[in-house]
Amino acid sequence: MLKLSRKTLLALEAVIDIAFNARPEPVQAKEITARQGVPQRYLEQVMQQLVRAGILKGVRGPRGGYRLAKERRRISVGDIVRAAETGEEENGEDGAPRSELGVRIINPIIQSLQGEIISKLDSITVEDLCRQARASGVHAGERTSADFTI
Amino acid sequence: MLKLSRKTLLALEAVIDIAFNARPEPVQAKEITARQGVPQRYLEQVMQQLVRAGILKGVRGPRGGYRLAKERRRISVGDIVRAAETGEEENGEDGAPRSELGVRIINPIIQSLQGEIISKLDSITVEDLCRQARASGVHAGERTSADFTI
DNA sequence: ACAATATCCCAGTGCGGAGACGGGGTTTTG
DNA sequence: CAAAACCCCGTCTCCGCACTGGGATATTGT
Repeated sequence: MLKLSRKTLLALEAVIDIAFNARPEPVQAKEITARQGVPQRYLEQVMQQLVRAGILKGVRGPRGGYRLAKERRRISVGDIVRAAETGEEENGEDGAPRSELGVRIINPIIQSLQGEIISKLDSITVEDLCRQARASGVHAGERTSADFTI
Repeated sequence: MLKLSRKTLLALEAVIDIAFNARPEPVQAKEITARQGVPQRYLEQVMQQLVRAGILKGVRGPRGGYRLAKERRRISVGDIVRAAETGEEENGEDGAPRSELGVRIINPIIQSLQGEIISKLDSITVEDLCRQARASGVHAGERTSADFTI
């Protein structure tokens, strides 16, 4: 029904992760793959799409990683979803060959519903999500504690 | 984003078609495939799902076909979508393996959004769509006119 | 009774895309 | 200069969706 691909979910988690575990140094891909159970190589591709979309900024070299390309409040969930889903094209032929009923009745309804969804996603910013995460007591930087267990 | 499979679109068109072109005799599958450009054999499967879901009623034998199993106002778009999408399983593992952020923040948002969509789809009945079609001047029974062309 | 017509049922096939893998290239730090 | 990270691109493998096929069952008309 509301189908968000795994890639999109990953993108969302990654961006929020970076925003939430904000430090002076950038966040590395392997930290994220550690927190989620994802192949590093696959996550990198997703990160690339986010970089090209102007959501993340990649920092190369040792001690490199990713950081947000703009303020938390200026990144919406819709932005991330769109970024993750570009490159997953549509042929232009959307779905059915279409009878008159399809074109005149069904299409408009789906279109308007889709519009509602998008504007809803656009109204949620990463800042909102961070505040929410902090409020519901998600503990940040589970990595820092792991650093000192021998 | 809002992904409705071709099968679901077909189901919607078929049900509205039957409701809109209502006559004493049931509507046959081949009439529907004529109005839309779909293989008959494929449409039959979709019709079966709708029959099993209690939305359509199949009438066998010559002069048979399909009719609505209940009143137009008691069938919602949500019913049809659900009927068309059952049998298109989910493994139980929904999408990502999930970090804490995924489970506590992202999942709830998607869930509530999904709920909104469903309740929106449930609030639209086939009767609404028929009224709308008549209002926007979709000409009914394009078959009846074809009946008399030689 | 029998043939024709249409729905029912239970599969099998093929293509395309998402997820995942791997080989390298480029930039930065020490 | 070597190590560590990001960057880039081609390829492979499953799996779901759209589609097809062979019959079984019910109903109508003659």
